[in-house]
Amino acid sequence: MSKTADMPALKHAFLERLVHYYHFVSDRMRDAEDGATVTSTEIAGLIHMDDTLVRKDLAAIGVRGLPRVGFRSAEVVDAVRLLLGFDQSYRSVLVGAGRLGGAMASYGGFTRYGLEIVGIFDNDPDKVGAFITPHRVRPLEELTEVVRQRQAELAILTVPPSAAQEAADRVVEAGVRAIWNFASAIVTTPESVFVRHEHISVGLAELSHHLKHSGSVAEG
Amino acid sequence: MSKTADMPALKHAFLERLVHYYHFVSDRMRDAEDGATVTSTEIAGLIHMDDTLVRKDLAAIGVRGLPRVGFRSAEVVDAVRLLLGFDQSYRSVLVGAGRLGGAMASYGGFTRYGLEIVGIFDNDPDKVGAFITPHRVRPLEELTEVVRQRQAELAILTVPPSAAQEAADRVVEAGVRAIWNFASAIVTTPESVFVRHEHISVGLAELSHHLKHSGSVAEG
DNA sequence: TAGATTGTTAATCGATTAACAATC
DNA sequence: TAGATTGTTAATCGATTAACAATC
Repeated sequence: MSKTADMPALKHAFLERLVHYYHFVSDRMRDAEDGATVTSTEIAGLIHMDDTLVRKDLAAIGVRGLPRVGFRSAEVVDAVRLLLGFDQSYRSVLVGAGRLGGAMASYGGFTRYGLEIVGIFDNDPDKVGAFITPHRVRPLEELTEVVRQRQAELAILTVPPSAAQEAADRVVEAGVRAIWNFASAIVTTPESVFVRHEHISVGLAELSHHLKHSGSVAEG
Repeated sequence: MSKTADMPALKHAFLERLVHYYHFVSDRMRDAEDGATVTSTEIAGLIHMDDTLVRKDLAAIGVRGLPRVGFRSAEVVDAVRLLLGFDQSYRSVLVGAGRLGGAMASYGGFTRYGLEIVGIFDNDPDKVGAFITPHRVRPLEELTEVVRQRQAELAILTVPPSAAQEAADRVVEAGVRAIWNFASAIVTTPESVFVRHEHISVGLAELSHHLKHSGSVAEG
């Protein structure tokens, strides 16, 4: 019933599961026929999770299954794409043309998720003017102009930690609504700007913790 | 009481909070005196969370506070470092010398977490021999030798999706105990090998979802 | 001492799982 | 039909929060 009613901040774990479903089902569809279906058990097997949860999740995003058959793959994929916003195109500016910035700028995979980079900026004169695939690195002074002209909604920050807050301030002032922060520094922004902080150290913590503590421990 | 007794797979959310504490407290310590303390409320303020949870978490990793004073910053930082394994050094090999691989190889921040890259590999003859900061890119054939000689425990995969499974197979065969997978493809490994899949698309999903659905919605 | 903060138990909340009826 | 799978309610589990006594 609820549809997309009010939609408060969806829980991270839920979104993560949806992304998993999306990848699993869309991968499967590649070498399958048009009306292909997938069962909740098949999806659940992927991540060692309970199939009931898969059905709950799919029900939550409005996908109805067919008893004895499963779920239409195309329907699953479309529903997730719609909910996550992968069906729309988002223009974004990238600040920080270092190695990571360059890697992200030239990574082609974002288009699959509707992300389009419309400008790359750096305040290092040595970098300004360089070409990164289809873009020329511009000076930060041109940021506001580009954000307004191209109506960019998102900013990707790939600057050093020390430059993160200033970069955040500038993109906020320029008018973006969300920030994808790859700098390993927490930035503060007005409430209205959504920040996703991609901290590499969380992943590393999990690995490091595992390596340290798995030595002689028997597997459950 | 439990100490570090059996220590099963710690919950992701818990580890993530610990990493937050670690960064917040160690940042604060930089411009503070030696015996500096921090209260659970101060830590909690950082992420808009309940201070009780902070105290629970710290108690769980064996840090005892001082009523009326708070927690000794150094003690907090040390306990987290110890639990997460940041106090130890882990040797790792990096497979895939593309842009992302290069960015990671030359990123100096990992040492803070005890990660040391001891070799970079690629099967593209055009890349083999190139220098990435202190390393020369080696052919994949040399992988096993390096892993054994340097006793590398971790492999970082920054290869294209299509090459991910093969790369995983090779590093597993060479003897690593964990994989940090940046390829946007799920890889399967023996149970004994721990895999952390860093899927960029989860972060993107959260942002994309926000951008799509936050238009006219009033903030809670 | 009075007051601030910890530590811990109990209460709540939400997410996951189990059970099973509904359905094609 | 018989059987497989969905959909949903109820039960469980675990994580978070509230309350408050213990403590320096």
